[in-house]
Amino acid sequence: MRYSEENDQIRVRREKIEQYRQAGVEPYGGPFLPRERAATLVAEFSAREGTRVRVAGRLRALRSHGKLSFADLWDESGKIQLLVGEDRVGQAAYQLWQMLDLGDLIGAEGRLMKTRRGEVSVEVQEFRLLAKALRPLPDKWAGLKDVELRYRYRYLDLISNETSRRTFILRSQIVQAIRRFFIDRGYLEVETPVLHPIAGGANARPFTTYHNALEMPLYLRIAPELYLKRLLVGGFEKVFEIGKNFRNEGIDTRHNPEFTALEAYEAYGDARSMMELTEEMVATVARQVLGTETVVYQGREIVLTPPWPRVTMREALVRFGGVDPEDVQTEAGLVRAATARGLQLEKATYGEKLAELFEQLVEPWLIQPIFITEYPVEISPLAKRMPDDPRFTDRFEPYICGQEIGNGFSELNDPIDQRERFLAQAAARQAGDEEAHMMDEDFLRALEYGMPPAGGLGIGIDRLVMLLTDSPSIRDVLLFPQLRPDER
RNA sequence: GAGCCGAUAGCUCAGUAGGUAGAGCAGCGGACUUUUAAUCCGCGGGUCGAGGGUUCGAUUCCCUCUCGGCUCACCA
Repeated sequence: MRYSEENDQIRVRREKIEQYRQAGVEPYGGPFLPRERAATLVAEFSAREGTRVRVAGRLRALRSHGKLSFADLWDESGKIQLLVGEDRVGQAAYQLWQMLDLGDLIGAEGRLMKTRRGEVSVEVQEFRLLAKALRPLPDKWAGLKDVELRYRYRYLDLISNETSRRTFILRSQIVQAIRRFFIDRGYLEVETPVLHPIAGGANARPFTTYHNALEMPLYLRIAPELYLKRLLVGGFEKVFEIGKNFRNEGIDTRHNPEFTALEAYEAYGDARSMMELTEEMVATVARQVLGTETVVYQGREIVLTPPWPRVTMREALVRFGGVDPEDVQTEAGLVRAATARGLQLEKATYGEKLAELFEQLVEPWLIQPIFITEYPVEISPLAKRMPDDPRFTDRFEPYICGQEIGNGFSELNDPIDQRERFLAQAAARQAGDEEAHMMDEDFLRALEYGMPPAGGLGIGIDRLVMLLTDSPSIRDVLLFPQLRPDER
């Protein structure tokens, strides 16, 4: 798996470094500015033909014909061919040229021309070694297929696999489009702490760390929610944050211990205004980045165009799970429905059982975008209750391809109810639920000054990127996914 | 955390019914002034993931471990 430290190819390249230095050539030279992009020169050939151009990049292919050589030079934009002749650069320089290896980074200057076969090329007059590559690159044509190597040595993946390169370029464009979407709507982008004295805002186990000077333990945030809502108290009316959350949980195709989340809050809004924002945002981002609101994910066509249907969790159980409308209203009914399907409900209360049955029976069917609404209060400790039924909260989760891609609700701004919710969470914690929320007196104090009614939204950026780039694993959209160190 | 699958040259892979392994590309030497995965001739390169066991002999069979993938459980 690991490159051996001493193989023949590395040895030869090390020796060449010495030879270059003896010839007065610095093998790690530079700078090399100004320079032009390969793809631009190819695209603008007719206007640039015959002019002197400078390019820099990595040698990916060499075709030597004795005293004339061709090479493919790749930069971020793409490829351009170099034509290097002994008669054009001189004997001494040509000898140095012949010492170059695949993977070396070089700069070249010369006349832009077309070869007999019609390939746009730089007829090199001067070239400079900018960085000698000691290790051989993955095979140009077979590429780098081993997924472990692709994750562990992402730079090689980016060199070798165009689809990987494209995914991460798209990811950048997606995040940029999201940012623009919110800023265009008058949202203020903010940054709140990652180091939390109390880890709040989500049900999750945190990572712990320690601050030496303060002599106190700190948590890496599991969500920015409680800080963002303090900003609503402070008078900012529309805020959003894009940043990393950290959850001390398992790793699989949909989870990485650190992941990127978007959270947005709108004062005087509610769950409905946030649902509209969500569907509009996702469709807009897709349109701007991919040029379409219809995407294909793992062979299935997904139409992101708003509006997305809104179905309560109970309705969804009836409609998608085939559960009797009477049964979804009571705990006994839920148990009956589960038993009839050979399922067992392990949770304690009506609300928890409802969510449990929903996950088992309904989630896999939610392929096209849909909002599931009215979540049980037990599992929604920061959401406002439905005015007509205190068992439920005015909360929603957008589902696409059977996956939750986010979470939003009318924010609970009643400090007395919020304190009771925290107390219930504290009791669950006491009973051994390590993911239950911690009591946050400082946050309650903020609510006691008055927080405007508000809608809040959280979106898992990585999962959205997976959807928009047709990536089956979260690791495909993380440049450096979490791996165990390679001790082999 | 559990189950299943995988790890052979720098890369991509084949193979050994147990007798220490091959190909293509890459590399090295040579020929070659318009190639496009250039071509032609020749040549090296592997502790077959690690450790232990069985065996005259293990890359191959057995056990343990490491790393990775997938599925499940938990979660976004």
